Amino acid sequence: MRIATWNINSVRLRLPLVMRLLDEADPDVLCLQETKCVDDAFPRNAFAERGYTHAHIHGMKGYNGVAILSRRPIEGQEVLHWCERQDCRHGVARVDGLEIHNVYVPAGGDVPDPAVNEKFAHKLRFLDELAGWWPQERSSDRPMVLVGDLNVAPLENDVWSHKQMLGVVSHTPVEVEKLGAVQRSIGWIDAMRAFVPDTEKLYTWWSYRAQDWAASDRGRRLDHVWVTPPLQDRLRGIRVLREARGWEPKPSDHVPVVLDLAD
DNA sequence: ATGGTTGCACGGCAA
Repeated sequence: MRIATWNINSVRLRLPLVMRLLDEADPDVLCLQETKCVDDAFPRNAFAERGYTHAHIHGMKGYNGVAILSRRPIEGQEVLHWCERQDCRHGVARVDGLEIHNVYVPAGGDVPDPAVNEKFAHKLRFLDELAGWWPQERSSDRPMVLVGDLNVAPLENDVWSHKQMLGVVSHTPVEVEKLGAVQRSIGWIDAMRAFVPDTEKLYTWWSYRAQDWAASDRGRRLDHVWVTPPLQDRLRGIRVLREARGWEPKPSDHVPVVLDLAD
């Protein structure tokens, strides 16, 4: 079973690039974040024509939005809400007995102080609620995959400069600690770091603001793939499609991550 | 130190 995740930053604008990913990576399941469109406007047919006839789509106008497209049947689906909002950040689909969570954590704005920046306060609260929910509602015995844009780069080599990023939203100690609490809550395994050692730089996002993203290479690992312990022995590989950051026209600022699990 | 870009939707916000 192959599962891909990608923050697509408008699924309609970038539909040709998504089709290219389907061609090149050939996933069984594709999880998208930041689809930025209401469900009626989602380009379902383009996916169905390629065999992705099963879909769990949960979007809103202009912002956020998550979608799970699958060529294997979706056996059950669910939408989760956090922070008393309905802002389309968490979809769940069960495929082949696996529970797949597709998550888009709030970015958190620019100022890493919850007292003056409501967006950062929202991000921290969102992570707190996730950390509390897992052990209450799910057992670590359940085979689950969590993918998505978690908007936190937790490890030193998940950013281009640990020292220079310590005060920058996405790598501040308070966020890293709260993401760690989510991960520890039911023992999620970081599948990307199971294949790439912590000593090696690993990024999934490069800002649009760099003159030359590849030359400066000031990336961050904001996108993640986690699995629960029952899936550990089924991990077969992870691929980060760095080259997709250069796909023309109009690349996303995030790149896809592809997980292979033994069936 | 600051400003740099993009998307949605058509002004200004979010990232």
